[in-house]
Amino acid sequence: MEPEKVRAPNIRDVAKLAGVSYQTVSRVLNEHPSIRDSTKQRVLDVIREIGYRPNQAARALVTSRSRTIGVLTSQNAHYGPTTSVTAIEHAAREAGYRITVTSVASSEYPSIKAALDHLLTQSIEALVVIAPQVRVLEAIRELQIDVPYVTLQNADVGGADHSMSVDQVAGARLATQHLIDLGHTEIMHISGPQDWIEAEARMQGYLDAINAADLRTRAPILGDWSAHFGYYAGLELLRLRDFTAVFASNDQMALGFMHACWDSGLDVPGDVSVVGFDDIPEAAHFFPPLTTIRQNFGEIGRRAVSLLLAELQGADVDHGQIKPELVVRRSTAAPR
Amino acid sequence: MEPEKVRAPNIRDVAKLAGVSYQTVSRVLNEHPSIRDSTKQRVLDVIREIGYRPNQAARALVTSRSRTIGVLTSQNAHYGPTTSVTAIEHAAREAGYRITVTSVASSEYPSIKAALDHLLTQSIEALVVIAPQVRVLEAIRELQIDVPYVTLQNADVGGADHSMSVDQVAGARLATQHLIDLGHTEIMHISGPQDWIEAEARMQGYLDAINAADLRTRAPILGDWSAHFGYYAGLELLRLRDFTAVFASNDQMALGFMHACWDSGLDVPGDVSVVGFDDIPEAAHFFPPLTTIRQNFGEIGRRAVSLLLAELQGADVDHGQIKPELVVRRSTAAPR
DNA sequence: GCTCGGAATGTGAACGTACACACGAGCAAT
DNA sequence: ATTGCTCGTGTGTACGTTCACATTCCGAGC
Repeated sequence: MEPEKVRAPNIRDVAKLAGVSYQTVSRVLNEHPSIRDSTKQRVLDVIREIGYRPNQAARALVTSRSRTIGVLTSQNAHYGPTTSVTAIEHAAREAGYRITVTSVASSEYPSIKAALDHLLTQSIEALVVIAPQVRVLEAIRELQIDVPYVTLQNADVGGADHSMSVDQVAGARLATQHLIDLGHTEIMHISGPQDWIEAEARMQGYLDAINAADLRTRAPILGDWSAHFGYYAGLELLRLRDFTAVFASNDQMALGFMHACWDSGLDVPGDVSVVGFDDIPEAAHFFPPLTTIRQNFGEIGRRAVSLLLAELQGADVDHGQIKPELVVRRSTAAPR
Repeated sequence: MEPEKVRAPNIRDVAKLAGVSYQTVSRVLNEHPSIRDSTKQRVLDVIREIGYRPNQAARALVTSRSRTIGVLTSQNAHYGPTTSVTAIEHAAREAGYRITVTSVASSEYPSIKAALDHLLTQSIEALVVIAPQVRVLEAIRELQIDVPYVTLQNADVGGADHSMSVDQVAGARLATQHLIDLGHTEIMHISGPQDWIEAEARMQGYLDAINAADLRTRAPILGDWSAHFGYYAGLELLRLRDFTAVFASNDQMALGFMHACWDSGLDVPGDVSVVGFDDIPEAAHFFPPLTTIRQNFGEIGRRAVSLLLAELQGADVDHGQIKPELVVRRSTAAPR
């Protein structure tokens, strides 16, 4: 015979057992200064003994503070976003917040709006947007989000700055310039999907560097971030082989492209130089180890949270950008 | 002059504007059957007009149902867990649930307990444990989790089955048997960290297959899942080179190991055969494309959720295992 | 016309907490 | 002794919703 649906202990149960009023218990929980040490101890003992846990719903209801940060992310398990989410969670928890993650099912507008709506009904106090599609920003503008938010892409939403990001344009410029410095003049770019903010920024950086060096501009290939795409695009591109270097918009596509090179009997970096973007942990062990652009995803996440928390306390804080870093490995060399 | 801290509209505001009682509004929200269509429409119009959103905290308080599923995951951004989380989120949302994710900072007991505690104070209705450390299960047992939960590792917690997983032992057996079938007799195993359930299971599968074939058992190398480890372990192992095949406990370590092979002037699979585990999307583009064990992380996540939801409705459901699958690519061949 | 009964709607709790305020005790200054 | 202040604690109420129950409406059947 098990006990019939025992109600979870509440603040009054604790109070009764400790021989104080419920308000005193509340004060203990909220670390009110003026409470006698002996009383506090007694209450804490009872709490531990009966396994009392404060009811967050009740708390949220009365304070109208959910202590929750919403995170909007994309469906796919990309290394960068994932790393950022983990960092966000960690930073948030340190500050006594929790996070609730929702991913957008597709880059279609209704799906984005639904996801955003889902977050907003949870009365989140702040929002981190990692889902890097252009349309997400439109949705944000339209839904008139009234909580502080930060996007992890540097994109103009119009008006105030709401981004906290690694400077993608600078990173792409760095990558391209590296190839130019090596002496390459025919440089291809394999880009990410057109509706991704990062893809566009990296493409922009590529074009900037190409133009600055007065080289021939070539139409970027629009990919989908996957190694598969890099591979098949590579097979196609290598039939012409009217270039000596490739800047891929992420490491996975670079990997796929290099795969296409071996399959075509080409040597990297002997015949073709390849640069990636992100510096995923595996990139150092690709064949050959990949020259790429490192960005600190964890740092971005942490900074985003501290920025939001500051904003929640009314402070005015600098949004800003983190500089990316070129990591030269073995996939790039001077052209033959 | 902005409006002073406008209170969000509540159910009574809607009621007043629609000319009905608040209870009627509540009924509309909860899709109560007996409500006149015209009334319902009127209420819905008002809701849309003033942008009313039900307050989840109040709802949770009175129903004592949070409609939240907790997810406990590990710190690192591994492909498998991440994919599962995304799938869980999706499945949960479909069912009107949200998820709240917490990651364990380390595999130390206090950190695990803290994370679990953090989830429990959020009055989650169910729990999915992805954090695959052995200690997590101890913590679960000890904290007497009183909500339905599922671990995404097949581990005996004792008592009822709470797992929903890909059969890791079978997968490892498959991988090892593949090497044995090719004619290898000296097979090394690079394992994951000792305190990870999956690492142990895969090691067990390896040992099973080795023993069944009556081959020499070799002490597995204990790694940390990273490509870096695979690389340095590889450099070390290859100095002796008293083996012809390696089964790595995940694809990343396999990659690192292969890197060590090139650096040592060895050919894969000519000199050494390599098998990985997981089939991450990049594995098909490693050099050479990696033979590995595929497991469907998304499916696992989805099934875990439907299992929990069924349990929440009092149904008794089969936990169970999914069979992994051997994917033969180019990194394995008969020994010379 | 009256009763009956289901459909449609309304009223009074209750959920568990935090905030505003009130109150008594103790102590210092007057 | 009185006042005034601080410290520690208790009392009432509100947060926004749902549940149980109460009430009204309206048409069918006698």
